[in-house]
Amino acid sequence: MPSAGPTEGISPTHNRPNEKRHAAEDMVGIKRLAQHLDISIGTVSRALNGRPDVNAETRRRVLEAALELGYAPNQAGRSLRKGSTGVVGFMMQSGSEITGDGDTFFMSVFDGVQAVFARHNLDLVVLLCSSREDPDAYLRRTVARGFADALIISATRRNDPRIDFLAERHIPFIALGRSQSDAGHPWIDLDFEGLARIGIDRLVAQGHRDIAIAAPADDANLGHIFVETAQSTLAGHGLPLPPDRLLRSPPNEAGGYAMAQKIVAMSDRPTAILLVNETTAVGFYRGLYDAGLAPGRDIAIIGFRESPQAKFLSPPLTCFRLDLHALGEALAEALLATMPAYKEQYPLGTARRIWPMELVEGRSDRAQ
Amino acid sequence: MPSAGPTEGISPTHNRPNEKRHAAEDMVGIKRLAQHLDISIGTVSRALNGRPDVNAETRRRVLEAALELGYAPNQAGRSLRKGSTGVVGFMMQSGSEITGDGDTFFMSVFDGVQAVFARHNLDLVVLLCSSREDPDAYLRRTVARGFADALIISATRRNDPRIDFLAERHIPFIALGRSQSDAGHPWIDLDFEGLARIGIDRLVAQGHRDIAIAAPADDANLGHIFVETAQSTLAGHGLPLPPDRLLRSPPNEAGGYAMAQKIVAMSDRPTAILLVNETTAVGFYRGLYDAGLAPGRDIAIIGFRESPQAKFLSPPLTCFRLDLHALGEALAEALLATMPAYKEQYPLGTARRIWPMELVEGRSDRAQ
DNA sequence: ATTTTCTTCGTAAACGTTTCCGATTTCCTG
DNA sequence: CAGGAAATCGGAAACGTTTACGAAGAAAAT
Repeated sequence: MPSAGPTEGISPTHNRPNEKRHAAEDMVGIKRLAQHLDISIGTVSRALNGRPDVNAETRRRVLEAALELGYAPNQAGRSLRKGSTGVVGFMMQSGSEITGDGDTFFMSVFDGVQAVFARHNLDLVVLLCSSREDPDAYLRRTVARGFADALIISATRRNDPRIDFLAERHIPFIALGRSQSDAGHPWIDLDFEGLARIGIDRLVAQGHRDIAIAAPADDANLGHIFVETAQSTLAGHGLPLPPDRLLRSPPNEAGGYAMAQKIVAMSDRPTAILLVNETTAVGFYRGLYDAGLAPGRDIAIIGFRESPQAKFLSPPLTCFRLDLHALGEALAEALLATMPAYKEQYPLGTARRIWPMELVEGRSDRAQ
Repeated sequence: MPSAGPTEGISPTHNRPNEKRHAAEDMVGIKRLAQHLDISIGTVSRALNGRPDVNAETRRRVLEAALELGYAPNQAGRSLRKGSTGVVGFMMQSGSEITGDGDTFFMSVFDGVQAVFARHNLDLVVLLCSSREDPDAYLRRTVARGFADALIISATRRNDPRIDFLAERHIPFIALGRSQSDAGHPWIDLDFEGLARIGIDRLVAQGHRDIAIAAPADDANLGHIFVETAQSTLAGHGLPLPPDRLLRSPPNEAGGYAMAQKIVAMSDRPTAILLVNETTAVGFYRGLYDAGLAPGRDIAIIGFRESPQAKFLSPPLTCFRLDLHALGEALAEALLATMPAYKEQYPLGTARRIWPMELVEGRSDRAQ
């Protein structure tokens, strides 16, 4: 849109005698490597790519020289010719994350993904859509440019146009998070049903009859799943879920604080609460303390997820543990299974998995 | 709502059943766009790139058709020809971050960077070096492939080979964090001198005479700077820094907890502590509470940085605030100033900036 | 000894884009 | 109206890589 700088008028630096094309004139390409070895570039390429029709001794020399000269194939040339980039993009939005504590969450997932990709010379890059750009437009732009061979999308919304777009274009992709949009695509999602069921069951088993639940305020899909399961689980115990027991909050500390304030102000407080938003527990604790109430004693709390700070809350938070590294690995493998070049190695079919969680006992869900 | 579906009314009789080519056979390239408009591809390219020598009406038609067909220039072809990619990489390590709470820290910085890049059609991608790969090797590989035009490197070590490598190769880059390695390169770093000076001065002004400091345990450069400044500031007040008052910890909650335990066990405890590692405060608080001590009352605490949870600690943490969005913008602008294509627009010279922090008063550094 | 097969390598054509260089037309100037 | 400048466009050559194809020689088979 910023149609080219008009500084083109008179450029005094137009005739530089030793202007060597690009800034990186000393980049060593396959050409240099070939003439250094005095063989053709075709042979060099075949040697590097492990083609069978190249002499063993020649291959050895090529590999050695490549290492010595620090040669690595140019990304643009290679992917232009091959039609694939060897890059997989993980798309994230700047502001909203799947949970509040994006840091350790995504870092662990990334690490798992990379562990698998490393075996196939695939590279993972993170594509982050800025807060000023529409996620759908960002995705279309990225895809049209042919930047990556495949995509992992996160923060899936209940109705997510990205899914239809990618499926329509036959771009290999996998979603971290379910969606109403169903294109027969692979996805992996956290077990929010399990969370709701186990959490409610546990609180009921401890004698609670007035249980509140706290779900995200936005359009994320997990909210609906969580709420519905919690509701039906409560119903299974013959318990209702009155409207004022269903709280909504943004997935951060401030949201938790606000919720605590709301509960504190109630004339008849619930005796327990199940939080699905991450890091809300931190604010929730604080909100209780500020009102002179104590988590665990005055109101039982089960939170999500076992974050680094969970065990440093007072009392330690009872919450759910996820193996995020393994989740990343599963994500990568399921994605590879949809990519033509790797299908045979990962004959898995399209994955639709619910990723399990494990309850970690703290002391926030029972009186001390 | 993918704008304008694939209503290919134009060339319906293109039935090539077994024309395979690439997976994305229906990608619309400049060629298709050109023959759809019945003009040459050269003209289409010039029109899209804002070249002056193209008729206004022609340009309008081209832009319209490009939008309609969802055309976006192929990344590989474009960067192969231009010798530049339009992509800037932000390199991060999987495990170690500049601070413990990488999430909100980097997300804010990214958003600032992107705000500037968006004005120049530059894209930011995050390159994360997995925990299994050597950062220096990863960088070399990435550079050799010509993946990005410029780089932002973070988590700079005290002695960082990446800096010499990039400078030697004339790759435009900027470092987030100082280093002993000086290649006359641009960098921006947080004001750890200011943090040490203001923190110590404040604690001394409140009457403390026995002040401990807590620095990171790793090779990060900030540790040295922080420790030296703290030491000299203390000396300026005529106060020593005995070896047992200099604590080291990993930058996370557990590290803070361990430090608290160590301090609690001391026969003569310091009366105040200045923490430079992020999120250590959370664990530190907990460590004190577990020993029956209260932050602020029994030991004064000044922490770093004003993270989302800082104000939800009890008592709220006195700490330092950073404008990370602006830091990202500064980072981007300083980087652009080193890139040949943007030099004239950002005539800044090579930046070496210390990014200021502002003290936020909590109640953790004085008795209630 | 002749043919066949196998091994190894060089040649050249793509991939999609930008941009230099002319060619053609239009417009202005004298 | 001649002539030149300006406007507008098409043609074609790159960019670095992979790979189909074929050539040349060596080895094997007849």
